[in-house]
Amino acid sequence: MNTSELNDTAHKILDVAEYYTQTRGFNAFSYKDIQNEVGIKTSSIHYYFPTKQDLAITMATRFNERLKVNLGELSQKYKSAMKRLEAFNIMQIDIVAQNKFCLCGMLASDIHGLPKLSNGKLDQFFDLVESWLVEAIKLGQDQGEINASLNPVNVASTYLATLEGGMLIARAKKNTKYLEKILNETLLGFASH
Amino acid sequence: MNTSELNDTAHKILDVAEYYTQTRGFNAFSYKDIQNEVGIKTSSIHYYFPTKQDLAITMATRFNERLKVNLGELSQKYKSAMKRLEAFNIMQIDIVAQNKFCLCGMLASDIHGLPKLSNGKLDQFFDLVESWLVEAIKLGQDQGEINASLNPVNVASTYLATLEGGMLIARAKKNTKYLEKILNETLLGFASH
DNA sequence: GTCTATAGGTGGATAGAC
DNA sequence: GTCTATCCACCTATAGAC
Repeated sequence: MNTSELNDTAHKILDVAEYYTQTRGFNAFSYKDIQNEVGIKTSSIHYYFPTKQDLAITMATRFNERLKVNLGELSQKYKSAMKRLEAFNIMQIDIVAQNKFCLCGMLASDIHGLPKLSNGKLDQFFDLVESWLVEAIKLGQDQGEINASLNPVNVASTYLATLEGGMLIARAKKNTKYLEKILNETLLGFASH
Repeated sequence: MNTSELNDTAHKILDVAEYYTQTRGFNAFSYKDIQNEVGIKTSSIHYYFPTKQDLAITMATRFNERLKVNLGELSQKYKSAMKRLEAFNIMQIDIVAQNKFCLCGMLASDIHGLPKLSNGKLDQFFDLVESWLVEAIKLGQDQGEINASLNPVNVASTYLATLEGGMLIARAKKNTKYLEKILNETLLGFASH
């Protein structure tokens, strides 16, 4: 599946759904909320997305597509591994600064009501970020910026967990600095000494 | 507020609410679900908890009370900091093994719909765990088990974030080992060398 | 594709008898 | 304290006209 074939209206619907999912949660907004934002009747939304689960799947698909592009751009832009990871951190901190949580993290917490989503899109998201982190860490080790004794895969999965948990707690505490501090501390721990 | 004065029925209601919150999410169960499990009509549940937010607050209060006791017992039982933290890890892994997520982590993800809960119970939970971790880490440093150069407060907050995120991802992946690996790796990183 | 209209269900919550 | 009965708002989803 590829979301590039969807038309403007479908994308507008997805934009609103994505925003509400990240700020409130997938079960905390309705087709009526989308109707109010997009200016289209709920019945027309069903034309594009027959069920709300279909909406969730397409939303996650588009999110992963865009993430892949964004991470690729970060890799292109920053040739220093540490600078690259710093930019990644800033990207995540910015999400919390907007009172949002990770889209897939939010969907993961609602996973019970989204059986069709469980095996696939969420794993894809986590794997995507993890492998990007692995690549950055390996690069940093080659460059001598990152401690060569660290296991890149282990570090990456732990880092991802720290990120998700840090976002969750920072959002609960309404304190962006909490995440900022944790992520910076973690990065510092990677440095070779 | 203290939940020790609540009667059996109130506790049964809280038991079911707690179970559903950890497995499904707070907005993914209804008073009718409780009715079916406890064998009491929904109107009677309202007698104990006038609104669902009241239920959330009491549930979080009781959870924090019990957590305080449980963590205190761990401290009593394990005089080695590393053994203590290992026991803590096992406790958390067991939660995910039951297809559950951290109660307060779940409530945190639903925080938008729980304004009365936001300032108070969740912070209390995170602070409780964090300060318990700080104490354990300091003990480990005194005992020489844990790297003395680590900042206990920084390490504790990062550890908490890793725990929450690890639980979230492990649950999404339906893979308890994911959390187990991350937590063990993190503990190893604490060791003095 | 978008609309009106509505079905069919479920949600939290309340009134009042016992 | 627990019940029956009920309200009303909201939800997802569908039928069918345009």
